[in-house]
Parts: sequence; structure tokens; C-alpha cells
Amino acid sequence: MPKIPQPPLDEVDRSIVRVLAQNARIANNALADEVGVAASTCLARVRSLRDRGVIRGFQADVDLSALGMPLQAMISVRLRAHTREQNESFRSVAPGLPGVLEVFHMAGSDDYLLHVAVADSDALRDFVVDHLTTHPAVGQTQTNLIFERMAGSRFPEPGR
Amino acid sequence: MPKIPQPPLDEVDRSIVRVLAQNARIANNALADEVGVAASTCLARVRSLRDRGVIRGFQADVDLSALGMPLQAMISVRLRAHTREQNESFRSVAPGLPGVLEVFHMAGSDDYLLHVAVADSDALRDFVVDHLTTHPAVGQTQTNLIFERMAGSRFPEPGR
DNA sequence: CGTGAAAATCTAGAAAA
DNA sequence: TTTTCTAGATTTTCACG
Repeated sequence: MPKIPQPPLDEVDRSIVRVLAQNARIANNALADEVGVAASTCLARVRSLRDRGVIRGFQADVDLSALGMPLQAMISVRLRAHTREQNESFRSVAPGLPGVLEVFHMAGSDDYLLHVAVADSDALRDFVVDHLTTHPAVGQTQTNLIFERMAGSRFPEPGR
Repeated sequence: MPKIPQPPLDEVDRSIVRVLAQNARIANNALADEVGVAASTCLARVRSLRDRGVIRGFQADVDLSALGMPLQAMISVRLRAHTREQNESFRSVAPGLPGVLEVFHMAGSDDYLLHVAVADSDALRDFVVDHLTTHPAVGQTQTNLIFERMAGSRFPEPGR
């Protein structure tokens, strides 16, 4: 996903993004009303925002419990060695491992942080054993259960 | 958000959720085609999934750099005391702090993990000082920069 | 960026499996 | 009950001013 230039966002663009960040399925004309432009203008703006990569996509927020994966965990991963090759080999597979929601490449002593969802603690152990500790680039891992995940703002504004 | 009963999801429901998790703005009839039911059936299914809380909402995935917040961090928070009151007082404000993307209530020795986006390292320091270390319930914090965040699957299936 | 009109889509309700 | 069919209302979309 190339980073296309950066014509900075004007107020209308920011409003569009703010609304879509919270309600991605709003009809185009309702969105146009909300941000105060014509429907056709709004359509073009949204298209442009997508083309420029400001809006990457639209996603449904799903209750993972309802999908049978009620348990979440945060797994710190430390690589055996911090070479470019090891990083590349881990980063290329991590996001696709089953149940992985997010992968963070960290600046601290732990190289990666994996946010995962699993069916139960057995599945969690299997995940760690089958996909992490057996991966040649992985040194140590540490697993921490998540009691609860709360969503913050999806359209962060500079804190004053 | 009450947890409404659990009529387990059938194959059509799961397909709908799988598609919407990746493309929330797909037209209803296109979605109906994709999962193989009539449009009005599809509409009713989606409405039911929302009512049951399986689908919580629809969100645009926004490039935070384009919004002027290119720096992300993971902040571990340890409370002063692990009382219900302290937990409650922190949990009630954390998700609303400026730049907070996610708040994880953790089972380990660190009580909370905050995923935040900020404009630069000055803003990060200000965030920690102004909102965390000054909060009466907060004991220690540890901030780790995020080099990169990669999204995993939005519709996790049980790992085999 | 807005207007207008054609095309596509949405949606409720009736009918059917 | 659940799904499909049908048709009127709404929305999307684009050429043009």
C-alpha cells in the first residue's frame, strides 16, 4: 500500500473521516448532509480519501465471543537474534497466524506484541506452542491474558 | 451493551459476518449474492446480527498518519492499589483520553495496557504526564514505542 | 462544487416453500 | 418459520454548468 502524497485534509475531509470512522455504513447522501456538501461532492471526497490511503477500508466490528473465541491474550515475542532476516521471517507470517488480531512491532526489548483471540486456554497454549515457540526466529514469549478490551476513539484528535 | 441470548450462528450468518468484517460498505444485494441468499433475507440477517450484538458497528479504518498522529505507543499501567474502586476510576476515564485507541484490562502484573496514537514524542510525554501519572489511581507506567502495527484477520477462525 | 436525471439499490410487505 | 418475489421509494452515480 504505497504512501501517496499528502494534500493535507480540509475540514470537510476531516468531518467525513470522523463520521465514517464511527458509522461506516451510513448512506452517502446522509453523510453528505451531515458534513454539509452535495451528495456528488461527498462521493468524490470519499473516493479521493480512499485513493489517497487516508481511509484504508471499512470493517464490521464483530463480537468475537459470538464467533466462539471469547478469550483474548497479549503475547510478547522476543526474537533469537535481531537481524533483518529474523525480523522479516517473523513479520511475514505473524499477521496470518490463526486468531491473530493485531501484530505490533515494538521498539523495546520485546520485539513483537501479538494480540490474539482464541476459543479457550487450551487453544491459547496450542497457538503458542505450534506457531511461536516452534518458529525458528522466535526466542522467548510471554503470554498475558486480557480481561477486557475497550475501544477508544477511532478518530484521535491532538490532545490539548 | 447487553449480551442478548445466543442462537448460534449458522453458515449464512458466518459468511455475512466474514464478508462484512472485511468490506463493511458492500451493498446489501452484492452481499446477498456473495453469501447466496435473497436480498431481503440478507437484510433481515444483517439486522438480526446487529440486534443480537454479533455485529457491534461498522467502522472506517483510518490512516492515523494522515490525521497528523503518526506515532503510536503501548503504555503499561500499574495501579497504586488493586481495589475495585481504583480499577473503576481508571477504566472509566482511560478509553476517553485523547489519542487512546484501545484499552486492555490485563490479567498480569500490569493492570492496563493502553494503545495510543500521538503527533510526536512531545505529545506522548504530555499524555503520560497529564493523564496518567497525575491520575490518583495510577502507580507506575511504562511506555514502549510501536514501530509498526499490522492488522491480522478480522474474522478469526479456530486454529487447527 | 452543485444540479439534475438515469440507473442501481434498498426495503417492506405479500406470497410461497 | 424462513425465504423469495414484487414494486414503490430511496440512493448512487455521472455528465454538465
